[in-house]
Amino acid sequence: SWRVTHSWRVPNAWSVTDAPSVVGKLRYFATQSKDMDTALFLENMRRHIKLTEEEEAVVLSKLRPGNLKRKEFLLKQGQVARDLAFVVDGCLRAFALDDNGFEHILQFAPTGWWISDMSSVISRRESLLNVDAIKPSQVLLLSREDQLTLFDEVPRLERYFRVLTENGLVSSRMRLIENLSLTARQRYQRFCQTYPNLINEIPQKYIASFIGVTPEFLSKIRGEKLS
Amino acid sequence: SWRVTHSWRVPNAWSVTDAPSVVGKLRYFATQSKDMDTALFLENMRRHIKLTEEEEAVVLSKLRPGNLKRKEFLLKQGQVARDLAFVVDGCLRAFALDDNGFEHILQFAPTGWWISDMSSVISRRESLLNVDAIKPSQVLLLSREDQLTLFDEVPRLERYFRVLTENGLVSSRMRLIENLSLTARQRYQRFCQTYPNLINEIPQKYIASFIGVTPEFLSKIRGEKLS
DNA sequence: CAGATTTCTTAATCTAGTTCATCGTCCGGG
DNA sequence: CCCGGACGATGAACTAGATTAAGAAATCTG
Repeated sequence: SWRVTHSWRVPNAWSVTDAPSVVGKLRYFATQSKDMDTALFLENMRRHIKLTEEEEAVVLSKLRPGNLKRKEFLLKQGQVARDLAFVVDGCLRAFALDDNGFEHILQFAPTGWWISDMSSVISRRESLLNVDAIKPSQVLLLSREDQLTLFDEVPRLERYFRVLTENGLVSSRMRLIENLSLTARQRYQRFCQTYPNLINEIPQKYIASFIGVTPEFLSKIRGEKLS
Repeated sequence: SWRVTHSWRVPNAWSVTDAPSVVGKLRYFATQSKDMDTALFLENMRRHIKLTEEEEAVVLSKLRPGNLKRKEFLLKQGQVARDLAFVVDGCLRAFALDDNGFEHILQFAPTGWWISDMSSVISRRESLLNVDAIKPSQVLLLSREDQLTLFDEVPRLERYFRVLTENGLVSSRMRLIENLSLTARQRYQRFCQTYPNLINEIPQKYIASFIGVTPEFLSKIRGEKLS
């Protein structure tokens, strides 16, 4: 059974380990790695808005790098989410736990995606979602506070996040429609089309949780397809 | 049965009737009515952002009033949605049709709410959603084109719509969680809590469609509660 | 007001998906 | 290298909710 052993309210907040401050050669690698991180982020942002170099520097100055081990949490329900996370490498997931302790995955965030509990970030209320790493991951964190400051300092940035939020809204709606109108089989097919990379990358039970069926039933579906 | 008689691709675009241009006393009422409309809208906008009078005037200049009869469509699937609609009076709904011709309601928009198919508006692709009036309604329309123009002319306005989009995202997520993790009974309870006004205002079958069950089953659920 | 149409209720039957239990397999850590 | 714990497959019993059908209320229309 994939029922989760409970006791979920965990008092201390962010489990993101601070970037290690080491010296010499390791330091060099760390720096290089951070440059690569921000390069991926900049490329992503430039696809939506054009900023001056100074403005980009201001934005970058607010991003804090972080590393996550497999199954390490970025956010646990009951906390107030303060940060948005841009995934530089790896894959995270956001999921809710229901009254019976079952997980329901709302979003996967592979490389190049933002993830967080927007609901909690915006309302500053306790999050209903958990976010953890499916595989070892690197992220760039931006606190809501810094984000709002940036909106004043670099007004065009507001557009970037508006677009991201709009896209999030679109895909969230899309999933709702599909959950209401498609059968489990169809939802699985759709998942295979939409995230062809993820299928062999992540455990099957996560996919089951995402499309809203039990792992047993997904296994049965997959069995049918082969015959 | 509430299966919908099909033939859904309808070529001509917006079924919003233009504001009638009449004279004399009727004209007076129409004008007064429009003032009241924009008053409600301004109140709503002022809750989020402060604009100068000039800026507010610019925004208002882009809003086109419209009237909808019961069951009249604001948007049919297959069209590209161009307008956002602010509901001044009445109640609209957004729904998708699945392959079997069943309706799935994604959103109700009573007085004071915005409604549209954001997905279509943003991507400029054919809408998957239909939007129609549950009861005779008055709306204020804002085209995406005008909206984007306004974002340049009145930059603070971007924040207003960002917040609205964020809120939409939050409630869309909320619904997804609830659809994945709650039973039909619990979803109905939740609906009663969330939209107490709507319960007696709109036909029951729409509520069934919103919470994702058949009208027959909702009827059964309601029967249980009384005993 | 009568007739037509849409909406709501009730009940019998059916099914997609769950639950529970068992077994083989695949890893990752000591 | 082995061992313990997760992961996936399979099957039998079960249930929430769908489907179908038919009648009762309510609502629209002239």
